[in-house]
Amino acid sequence: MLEIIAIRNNAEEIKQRLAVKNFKEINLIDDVLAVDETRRSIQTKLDENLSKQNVIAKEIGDLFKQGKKEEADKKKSETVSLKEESKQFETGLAKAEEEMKDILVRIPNTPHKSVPDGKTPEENEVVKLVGEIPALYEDALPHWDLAKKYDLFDLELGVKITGAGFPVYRKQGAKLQRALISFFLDNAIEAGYTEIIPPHMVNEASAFATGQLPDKEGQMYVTKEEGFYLIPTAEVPVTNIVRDEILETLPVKFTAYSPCFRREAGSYGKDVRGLNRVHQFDKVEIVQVVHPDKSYAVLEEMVKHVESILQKLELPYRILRLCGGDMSFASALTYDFEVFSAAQKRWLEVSSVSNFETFQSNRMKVRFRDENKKTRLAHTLNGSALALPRIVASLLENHQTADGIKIPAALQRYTGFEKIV
RNA sequence: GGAAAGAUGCCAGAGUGGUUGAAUGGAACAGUCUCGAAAACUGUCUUAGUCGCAAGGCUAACGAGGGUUCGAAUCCCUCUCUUUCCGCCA
Repeated sequence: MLEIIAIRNNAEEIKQRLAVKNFKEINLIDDVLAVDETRRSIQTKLDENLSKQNVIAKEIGDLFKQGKKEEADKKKSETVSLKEESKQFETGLAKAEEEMKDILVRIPNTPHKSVPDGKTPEENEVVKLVGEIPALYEDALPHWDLAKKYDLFDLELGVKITGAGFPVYRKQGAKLQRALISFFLDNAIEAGYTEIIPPHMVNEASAFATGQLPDKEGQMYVTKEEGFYLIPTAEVPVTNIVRDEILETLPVKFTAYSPCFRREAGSYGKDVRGLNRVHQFDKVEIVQVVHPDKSYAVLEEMVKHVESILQKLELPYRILRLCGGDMSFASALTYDFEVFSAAQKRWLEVSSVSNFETFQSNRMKVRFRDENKKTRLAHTLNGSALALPRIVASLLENHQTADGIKIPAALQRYTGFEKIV
């Protein structure tokens, strides 16, 4: 949610920047300004009225103390019209506030100046490409076939137990999951993040705070009785740790492993084969809450962190700076990481690292005290480090040999084996 | 699922209709003292909206939402949550 004060001060600039995101409803900016105007004028009138009422109440109190009952009773009548008026103002104010919020939640975050124009993923900017695409042997297999060959995971069995997109991992496949989670967490801890194990369901307030609600309601699973949402990413519970807080020390750095649940209705074909897209997957997330002056330096730091992991896994990867049209609603700048999946011969997204500036913190009221002891909104950032399924897909495909799948050296002490056979 | 108690500032904890935005203690911060530190002493110390160039003014908030009243942290209603006990269970 953009700050109303920022819109008030920079309406034109904000409109221009939203155009980069291909935001169509630019008129919402003027709408929200108009409502804000109304809101403030009502607020002023209401405050004046209440002030008058307070004065009279105090006078009546004094009269009673002096024993002047008749005079006090007489004064009571003076408040009648004030009270009625105040009631109307209060109703009007509540309505204006609600309207304002309704509009604000529909306006996306403004993109950073470095965000390229563009509407489709094809227009994302490739900022870096590292590693070589391995030359696979002749009968190299895509990961879903490798899974069968080595009995690593079973999607059909998941269908029986739950439904499509719920893989069952087995044997070395299961151990590999556990190894990757520990490996990712240890890397994050090494980089100064505090490990968290969060709840895997959140309430409505938390889902709203990080921006999953109201617009992405359909992407989440929800429990029938309580109305709890199964988390689509650990970002939601972890970022909500600092909701409504005034933080004494920055930065706050959290990392968390969690399963992630996504409904993702409406995808078909080769894009969803194997582990390319599933409804439940594992992910290690990193989250930072930082001083506004530092957030872009921190974003680069987080990018470096993700890079270092991919390098240790010996996977070819590229980094994309997302164009305006491909960015998420809440982000000001996003880097996507893709690894090359050698047998499928395509790039798979494995991480997304974003700076949200004050977009989330404004909703969540995450503040800190600045140099002048004034409270200010902090900047929030997060990134996947990393999401497992596509890493596994790429790991299996890229490192396959005629007599087994090699485990990267850095990962071997976690798996306990050097090769999947 | 049954029963009881409770929800006040960063924390503890007073306060049951009229200078209570809120006593007192602790923590924290600044200063005095000290070579330095501790102790002691002094001071500061909620957040948000709104008006104002500013100083500052006004308003709101004592779990949430309603109600009674000239006036509510204090009275009434509803809801939420917490704690304890019983039951069930990992």
